[in-house]
Amino acid sequence: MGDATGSDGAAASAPKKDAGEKKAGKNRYRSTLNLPSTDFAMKANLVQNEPQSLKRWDKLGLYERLRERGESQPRGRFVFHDGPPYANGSIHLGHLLNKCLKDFVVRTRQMGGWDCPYVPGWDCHGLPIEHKVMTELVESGKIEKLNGLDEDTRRLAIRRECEKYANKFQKLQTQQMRRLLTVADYEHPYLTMQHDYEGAVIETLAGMVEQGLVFRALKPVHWSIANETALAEAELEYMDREDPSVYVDFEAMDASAVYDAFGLGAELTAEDAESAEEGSGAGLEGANAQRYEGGAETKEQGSSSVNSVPSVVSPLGRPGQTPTFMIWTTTPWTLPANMAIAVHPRFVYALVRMDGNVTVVARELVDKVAKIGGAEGVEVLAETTGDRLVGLRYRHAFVESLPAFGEEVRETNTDKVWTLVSAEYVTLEDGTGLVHTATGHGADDFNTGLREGLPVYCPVREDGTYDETVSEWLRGEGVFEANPKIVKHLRESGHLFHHHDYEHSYPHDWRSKTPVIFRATEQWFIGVDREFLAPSEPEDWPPASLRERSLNAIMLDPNAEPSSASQKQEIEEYWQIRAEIHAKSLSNAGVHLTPGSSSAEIREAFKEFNDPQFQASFARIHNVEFVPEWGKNRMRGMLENRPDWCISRQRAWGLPIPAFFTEDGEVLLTAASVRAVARIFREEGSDAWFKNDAGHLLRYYDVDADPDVPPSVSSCLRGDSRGLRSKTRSDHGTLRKSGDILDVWFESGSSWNAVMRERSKSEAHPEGEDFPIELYLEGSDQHRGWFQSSLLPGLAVTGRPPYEAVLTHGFMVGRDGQKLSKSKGHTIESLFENHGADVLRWWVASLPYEGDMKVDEEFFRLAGESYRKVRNTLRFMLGNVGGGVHEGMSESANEGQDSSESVAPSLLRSIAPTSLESWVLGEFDALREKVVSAYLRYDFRAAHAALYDFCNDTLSAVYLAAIKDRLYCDASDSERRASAQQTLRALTDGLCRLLAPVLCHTADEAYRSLLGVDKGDGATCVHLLAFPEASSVERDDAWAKVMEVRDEALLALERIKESGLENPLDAGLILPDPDGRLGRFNAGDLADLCGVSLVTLDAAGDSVRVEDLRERYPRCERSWKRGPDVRERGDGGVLSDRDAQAVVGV
RNA sequence: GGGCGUGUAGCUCAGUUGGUUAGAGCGCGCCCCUGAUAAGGGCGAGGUCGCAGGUUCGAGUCCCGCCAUGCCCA
Repeated sequence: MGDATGSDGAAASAPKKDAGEKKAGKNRYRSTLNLPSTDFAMKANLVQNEPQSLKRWDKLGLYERLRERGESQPRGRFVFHDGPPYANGSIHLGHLLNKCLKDFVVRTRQMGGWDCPYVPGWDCHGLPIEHKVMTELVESGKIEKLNGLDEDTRRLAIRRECEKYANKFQKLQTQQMRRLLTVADYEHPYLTMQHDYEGAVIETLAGMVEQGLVFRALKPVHWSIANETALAEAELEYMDREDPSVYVDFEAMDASAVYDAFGLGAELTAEDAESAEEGSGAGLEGANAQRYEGGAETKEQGSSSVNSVPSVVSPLGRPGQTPTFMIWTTTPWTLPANMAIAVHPRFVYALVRMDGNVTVVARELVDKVAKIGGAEGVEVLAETTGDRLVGLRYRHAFVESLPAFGEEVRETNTDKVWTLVSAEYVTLEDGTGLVHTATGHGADDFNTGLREGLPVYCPVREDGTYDETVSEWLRGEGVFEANPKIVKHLRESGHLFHHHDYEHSYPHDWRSKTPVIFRATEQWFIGVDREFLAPSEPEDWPPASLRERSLNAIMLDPNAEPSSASQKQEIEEYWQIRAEIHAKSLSNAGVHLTPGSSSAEIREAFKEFNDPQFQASFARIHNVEFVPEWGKNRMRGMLENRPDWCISRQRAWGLPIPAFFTEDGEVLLTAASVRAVARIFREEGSDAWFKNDAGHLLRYYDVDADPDVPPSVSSCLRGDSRGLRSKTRSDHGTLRKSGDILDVWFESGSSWNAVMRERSKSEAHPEGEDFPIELYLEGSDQHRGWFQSSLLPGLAVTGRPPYEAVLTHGFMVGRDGQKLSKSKGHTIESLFENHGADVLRWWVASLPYEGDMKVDEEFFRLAGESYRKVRNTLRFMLGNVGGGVHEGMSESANEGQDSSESVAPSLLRSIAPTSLESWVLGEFDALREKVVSAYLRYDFRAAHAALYDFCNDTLSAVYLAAIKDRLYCDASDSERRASAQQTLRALTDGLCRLLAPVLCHTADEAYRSLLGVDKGDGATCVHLLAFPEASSVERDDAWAKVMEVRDEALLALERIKESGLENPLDAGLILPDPDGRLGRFNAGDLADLCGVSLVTLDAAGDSVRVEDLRERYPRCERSWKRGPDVRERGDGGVLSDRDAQAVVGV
């Protein structure tokens, strides 16, 4: 190598000479040293080696071994429950994160002294799979054949394909998760399509039916007229389509109420009115009114803020004509079902004169509407905000009187029909700012209707034709055919302001390619506001709704000790609220609270308060813990606002809702009937629903013993009025089966019952040992998903939440902090190939998972580098611990099964408080405490950082550097060396255990290397061990001072480099020791710690001094240290006393 | 548009109840070692704490608004 380049000065020749010296020394004594040696390779080769570890653990039956040991775990059971991923496709980065975090939880609990079983699950039913299967059936042409079959057979055929599909991907994902080195009961996973699981879900439903929470009501869904079926979002295809765009005037019922709302003065005289009408379009001289020429670009209005105070008030007084409200729609066929008009409460609306009519339009849109309609004379008469319009009544354009609505399950308010209502989703982009609201034909409309108590009205039948409730001229007409008729009718009756054809993107049925409509259909719901008494609750308690219960359940226990300021405030508020609510009862009981009473006083007052209402409100608090804490607020917001839960879907791949209908349309769905079907599902699976008639499905149902059966259904079931033959199949067989299946969220939301209660039931624990569950851990999207879908059934059936704590993680985002694009996602396989599972796990452990996490290929590479540092530290220690297992290891540690004997106690007792060993073991104790506590509070990132820093700083930079000399140069049997080795062994053992939950391959590999087990030994495994115990070795209190002085020394050595003293081994240090504390330490230890040859202490010194030893002492050819005892020996070598003796010993 | 989050060195992140000169790792620069060597060690340079207001003796930290971005909803 070009070392001649630039080495032409006198300065360059000196180091050259030095290098020559070293070379000679190296050749002479190298073989007499104890240099590191280990079979633990520097190169991890994870891609090849991890699968071998996996095989070894499989052979060992690691999961089963852990379970066998479960009974004896000192801290009992930790109940953790896996949320089921969807059995579709390959796992991706989101799964990677989720599964690693779960594995960390399971493994840290396991090693922390708990028994932590982990049953992985898969969500198998549902539309994504069915949709995929249907697409394949369409592409292969097989669908034609299926369409010729009867519905049950058709569905069975589809279900068979879906099941195959789900099985395939469940298996694929299992392999990938195993490759991630996660430990789980993969031999016995739970699948939501397993028979027992299905039965348990239906039993959960039965529990909710029993509480009266399940009901049927109308709700609009996407509806394919061609196939007469409901469609899911995924089955829609958006295509362009031309529809009539109509602007329709609805006449106000009470003109003066409208003018009041616009703040207009008293009514005009007849004369005024006349002249006003004459002048329409021309405007009035001198009037302060804004004038618009039809279609002219008058933009002043349009550019002003929506929220500004209405500024234009017409001095005209009131026009003598009835104003109208103008709406816009592209689905005129929904007009017969118009129930209300929605306005935005904060938008400004204008009362305008437009082509002679007086109408209401959003101020921002006056221009646009006038232009579209080609209105010639436009004049704003007055303005007001939307909230002032709310409640105004109008006349329907062609419906004379309200139709007779069917019996609504929900409370409705027909007074609000044909009034203006408030809605936040109204926009100013299109239309008029007044939105035609048909509760039976739109999602927004439906929600508005729910809030306002409007009836859900849908006059459209399954085949897309109007039913008998509409105006005569529309009856039986198809909705799309009705469009022109309605337009014509509106025009003729003078309600049409404008009509043109309009091309827009419109949803179509993906199969028939025909346009879909929104149509209200009967769906099953779980009512979140229906009050009930949970099974275990005393009868004098007040009933409560799921909404109230769920909010209570996640609420903080007001008697708990607050751990943060926000908690303290929450508790404070709780007591204040209770004081208000119960003030009267308390006062009756002789307790008087003043408004200024502190929460402590209130709490005291409540102590002996026996009001059942109060007791209930307490008992329903379950203090579910959220990690991070804000998850609770998030969930609370959602629970406060969530609508009733629609649990029915019109699909094939799912669990049938076990409802039956009589010929008269009466429904049978009682707790007993549902349980009867559940029993069938347990025995035969849910396919039984499609293979059998009601007679078979209700085989276990005894109508006579069912108190809840509706009388009409009961008589139908009994077959005749004589009440005989009540249990015969043929009579049940006349019932029609429901065609709906359950929302898959209800299935996964029942897993606490179907898996955890079910699988942990025993004689000793009839209710299931694993319920309630201690922890759910999922992405933060599950606040709306699984956390809620589990919470509601849990509360309904058991009266308590299924979990005690909820831990959430965020999502992967790209480097730029933006959503990760699916296309460029790294495949899991490529990540395994390029990095190995341990590196991926190491990376996951480093993530701040509470929020969004940035991902980039480079980050995996960086994680790999950081992993390598840890690996090298382990390797160095393994290289220096000496001849494997037999040297000084206790027998118990040798067996690799004992948790507490990792550091030989005899050794520890002999360690002096001033020794390097005492320092490093003390540091290890601190690390152990830090890491274990971080693990147990799920702060894997803190554990990761602590472990990394310990390897690099405490070990690599300080301790290992300091003991190199004694390890290499001391005589093999020196006590000093043995002590260091024992310590190394303890540290390596401890480090392996602490690393094991994250680096499960590497930690095991290192541990096995430490014990020197051979490849054939499959039983030695770090994962069967516990975290290390503290060494609790005694440590001199001056160690902090020593490390402080060391820092100073390193700085001083750095500074001295400029003067040519570049190698610290050529230097000696004079350390200040005013209080004599350093004097307690061995000078050689201090020198090793600072990396120099000699240390002397100076009681009078006040700073570190460096001395150049190069002239004073020769350099030992073996240890390369300089010192007074270095001299030429008998063999001609220049050696220190220690080295001379060591050489003799060899 | 709403609810809940996030925004601190080039990068990834710590920053306890508001209190010295805002920390760490990576990367970068310079240097040492060549007996952990496709390793190891030392020193150093990097920040208007997203932007703009406010409260306070004092704000990365508390309040308000805005911008960017994520999840969920509309």
